[in-house]
Amino acid sequence: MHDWLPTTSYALLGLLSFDEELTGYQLQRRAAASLRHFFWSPAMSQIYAELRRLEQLDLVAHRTTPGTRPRRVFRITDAGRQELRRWVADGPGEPLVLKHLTCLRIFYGHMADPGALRARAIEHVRWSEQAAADLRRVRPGVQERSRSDPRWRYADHVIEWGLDYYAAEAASAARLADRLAADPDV
Amino acid sequence: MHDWLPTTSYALLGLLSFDEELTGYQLQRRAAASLRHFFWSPAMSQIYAELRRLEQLDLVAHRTTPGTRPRRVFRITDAGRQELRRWVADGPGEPLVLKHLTCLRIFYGHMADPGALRARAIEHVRWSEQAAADLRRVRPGVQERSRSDPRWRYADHVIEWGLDYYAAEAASAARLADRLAADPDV
DNA sequence: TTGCCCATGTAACGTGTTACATGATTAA
DNA sequence: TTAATCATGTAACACGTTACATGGGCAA
Repeated sequence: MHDWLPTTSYALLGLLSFDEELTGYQLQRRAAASLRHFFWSPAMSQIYAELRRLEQLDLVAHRTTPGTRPRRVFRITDAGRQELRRWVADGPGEPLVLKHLTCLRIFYGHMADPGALRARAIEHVRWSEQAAADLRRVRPGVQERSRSDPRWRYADHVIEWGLDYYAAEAASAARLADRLAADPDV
Repeated sequence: MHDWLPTTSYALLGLLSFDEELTGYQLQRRAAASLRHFFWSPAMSQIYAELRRLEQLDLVAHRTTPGTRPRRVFRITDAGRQELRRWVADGPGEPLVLKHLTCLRIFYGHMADPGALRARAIEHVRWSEQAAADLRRVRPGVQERSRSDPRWRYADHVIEWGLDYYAAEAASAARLADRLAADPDV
């Protein structure tokens, strides 16, 4: 059995797995609108590099649209669908990888002014609330889409997860800020 | 004003900010024992590369221990402490970056068998519970240390945050698994 | 006609992992 | 004495971002 591709490849394959033809630019916007909230927001240059790789492996294909302004639109191939299915079911990787800068700063809190530290925690609360607000904003569009295409129901489940997640994140950051304020030793 | 270093540099500086002298190997183990839970678990090779960089900038210094088996032990310099303080208070970066592979797989759930998908979610619940269990295991050591050195109290606050966090993660993954099971369309 | 969005890239750089290599000390 | 752990690295590769470059279409 052949090896796994980088996760980034599967993220892109997945965006194409709804059987739309998309340009590199559109793929970047889709990723920035949806995947960003829980996984990834790639640079344009990486998208194009990935598409080249995927095309070389025959997992995607492209055609050039007719008209005065030709664009390269990409679609997933049967081999691409098969590889994506294989990855969703059996692919490798840690379930979750976290880079929590706020926690890192607080971990080294003895190197900071207590007030500034608490401000960082409160900033984190607001940041989490903003992330939840973003999700609430995009949700109606996903729900609308999922009525005509049941494949999009999974996206809605993930959005609901995200609302849970960012609410919990805001709450635990708020508790942390309170503990910092209450701790007489810090 | 000069520019910021990569976050990795500050993570290492921070490990040295408790004024112990540590070898590269010990730094790696410290990171793997503590920072791993919320931020980072670097390869040995990266530790040594970072230490070279930090030493060149005079943010850390090393001496070679006497004895039959010389080891290079690193300590933070005054300039290093100052730079770390600057970063904790004013450094840049997203408060939190997430790579949630489980969500990515579920987002593309139309490419999978529903049972396999739900199994992934349940696996995620167990993974989160394990992460919380790891934190509970290391906590007594941190609390012990923080009794003699109040700087370690921040670490304990972060552990308490982590227990919150992984409990919430397990709960929201469990709710997601339930929603997947209850959804007649998927 | 000016400026913004669409669309497509290249080049350089920085970060980070994996594989490889070496050898000393210590515990079973 | 054998294996695990301690300790230190190098080299090659993979991943990802930033900066740069280009030009068409469209709306104010």
